[in-house]
Amino acid sequence: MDWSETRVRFAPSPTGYLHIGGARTALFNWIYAGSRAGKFILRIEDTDTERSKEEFLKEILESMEWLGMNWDEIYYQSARFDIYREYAQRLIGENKAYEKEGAIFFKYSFESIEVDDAVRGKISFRELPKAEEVIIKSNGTPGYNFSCVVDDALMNINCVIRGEDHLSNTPKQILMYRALGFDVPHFAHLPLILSPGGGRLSKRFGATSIREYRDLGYLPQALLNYFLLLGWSPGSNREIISVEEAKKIFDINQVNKTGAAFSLDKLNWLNAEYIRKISLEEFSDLIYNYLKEKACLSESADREYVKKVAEVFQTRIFKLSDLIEWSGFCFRDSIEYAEDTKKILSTDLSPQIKLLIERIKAIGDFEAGVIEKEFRRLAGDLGLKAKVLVHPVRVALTGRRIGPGLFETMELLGKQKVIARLEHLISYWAKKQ
RNA sequence: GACCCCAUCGUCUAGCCCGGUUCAGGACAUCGCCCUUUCACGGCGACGGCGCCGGUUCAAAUCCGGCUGGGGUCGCCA
Repeated sequence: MDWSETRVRFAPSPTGYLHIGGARTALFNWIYAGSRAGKFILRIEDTDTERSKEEFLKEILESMEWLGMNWDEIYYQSARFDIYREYAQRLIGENKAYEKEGAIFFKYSFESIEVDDAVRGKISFRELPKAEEVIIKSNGTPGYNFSCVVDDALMNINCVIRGEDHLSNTPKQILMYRALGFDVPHFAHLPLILSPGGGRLSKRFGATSIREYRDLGYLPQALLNYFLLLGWSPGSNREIISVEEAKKIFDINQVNKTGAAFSLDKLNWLNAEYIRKISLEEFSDLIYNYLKEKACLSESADREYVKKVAEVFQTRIFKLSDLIEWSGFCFRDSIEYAEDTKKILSTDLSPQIKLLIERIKAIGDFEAGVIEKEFRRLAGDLGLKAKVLVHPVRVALTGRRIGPGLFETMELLGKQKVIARLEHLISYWAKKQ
């Protein structure tokens, strides 16, 4: 065993999904380990046999993998109950613990404890609320603080990086380390992530599990980058940073002390930045898989077609789920005109559209540049400004007032569909008469 | 209530440790202009902040104290 090696851990409890706060804690541990060529250990704290669920464990592991936070070792506390009991017995033998009502209690005296925290500096606790702590419950399972201390010591964790909500557990745990004769590790208590409003996370703030973010089409790189910005700054006015780069410059001592409110706006911006940054091929594959998973692709949509869709939407969405709404016209044949398009369709331009259809039919190479030329020529011939035709045509093709460039849209849909949708617009006007 | 933590634009932050170079820099959001067939992208610009009160000092966002405000913890949950 190399005692000088950096070893940190993330210790989730499978009593719920991996949420934002947990993922951020895991990330800082992972980055810290990476920054010092250390080991990142995953410890599943499944001591509460009632509340721990296989489903949650599976989800936590999947989310960790999806985020790319690979671990070097994994342990399950449920497999280590004997170890905790053994150490508890030892404390009883040394008269530092006693058995009562089937449980084992660790007793400690009120004494001033100083915690040297990497984020906050020295913190003194002058008194503790209790004088005893359950370390083995009457059902034989260990109490949190005890199993945590025993494991961190046995697993040679030398820096405990966790949320600030654990700060008040720390003096108690230090007392346990001392009682057991273990070295006390270094501590780093991360500021909490707050709800957008500033309060406690999860209460009245919908999306908190990592799975939900994946479902909404956020990229893992963007999520990771955003978490990094919550409580840490790469400096030099930088916002966009990969985990690889972060590992090179991360310093736990530079982590902020203040709780950070989660901002969906900023996450959306970052996600959009990452979407724009990746290659068209990569983005195309991403949305192909995503839309397929969401059953939003039409039968005929192949990878080539999706790539064209990708091209026109890459600079227009924040997250992949935006596509479900915005790219519907690419995969569905029936176009319904949105409510706010009525004004654009108020003038019947049937004769002009009929002419447009004729011109379109005559185009050999149905490509955006050519289409635009023909379109503008027709507008000129009719003595109309191009936009007079552009807007109703966009509504005819997409059902919406806003969308990608019209000529790219036409190329994307192909001559047949464009003509069919323009004819549908003419019949819409006819019916209105 | 007890114990503990924190405090720079609406939000995330740089600066604070090593006081003057800062009438506080960046980003998101918002608003405006340019580009333009719409939306977006891109470019340019605007708005907006050192919680309050004292102290130390020639000088404080930066150091000290108090106040106020926010947060966390007080389970045989983790």
